[in-house]
Amino acid sequence: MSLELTPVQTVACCSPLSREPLTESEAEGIVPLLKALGDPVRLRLMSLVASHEGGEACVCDLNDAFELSQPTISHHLKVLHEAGLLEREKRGVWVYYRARTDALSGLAALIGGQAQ
Amino acid sequence: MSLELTPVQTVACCSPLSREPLTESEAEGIVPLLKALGDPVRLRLMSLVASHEGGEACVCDLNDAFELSQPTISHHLKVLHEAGLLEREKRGVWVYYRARTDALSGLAALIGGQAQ
DNA sequence: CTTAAACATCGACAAGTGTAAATATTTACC
DNA sequence: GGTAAATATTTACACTTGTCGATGTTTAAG
Repeated sequence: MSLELTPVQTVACCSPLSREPLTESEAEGIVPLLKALGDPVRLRLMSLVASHEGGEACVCDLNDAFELSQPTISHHLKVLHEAGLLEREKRGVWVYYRARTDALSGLAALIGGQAQ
Repeated sequence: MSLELTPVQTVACCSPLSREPLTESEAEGIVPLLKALGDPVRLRLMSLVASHEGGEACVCDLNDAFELSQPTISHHLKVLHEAGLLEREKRGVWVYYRARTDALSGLAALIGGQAQ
């Protein structure tokens, strides 16, 4: 995940996406984030964790929010974690996931600059 | 007239994604955009069009930027168009695509608010 | 009217993905 | 140690998706 912006780029007219064509390697660094969020269950999981009090949520809470099997939720959480969008912390028997808001805002800054 | 704060304003701190859990229907409205951008070729196509002078690009230019067949590029442009990320205009034999920067910034605002 | 060029659509196939059942692993508690 | 609970992993399978070749459609030029 190379979402680094130099000061020069930061003050330019718009988002990196609209400023100049992304290279192949740049695109391949960003795509995993978009793919991870491009599933309704994972997008809702991300939102559930990010909006949860304390900024974190236990897997046990997340399982109950969907009519899906526990392994399926576990799989989606793994995808989000490996994309760098969720942090994972084990406390006792429970596992807590925390949203990487820096990754979210970085991704937003990359795609969302207004034109000119 | 006094300025009252609605409950929404009171809790408003960040992006919709991080403010409260997305509903299933909300997620299914956003996912097509993320899926459309979640492919390296389409992300680069989007960037190519958005960063092109005049804000638009001819398909003929886009074809030359990839070592992919013309039908494949046409397919990807259709996906981006149907997601609402690209406008399509035919002029003579040529077809020009234009980036929907409003859609991009809207998506960015949805996912990218910083915490607190 | 014929031809060529630009772009889209169709059909097919390999690769990727979401899902669940079964099983494994880790931790707490008796 | 034994047992139960919380999560993860494995395996398998149906479904989706990216790609290309072949073909269709539209427009301009001769």
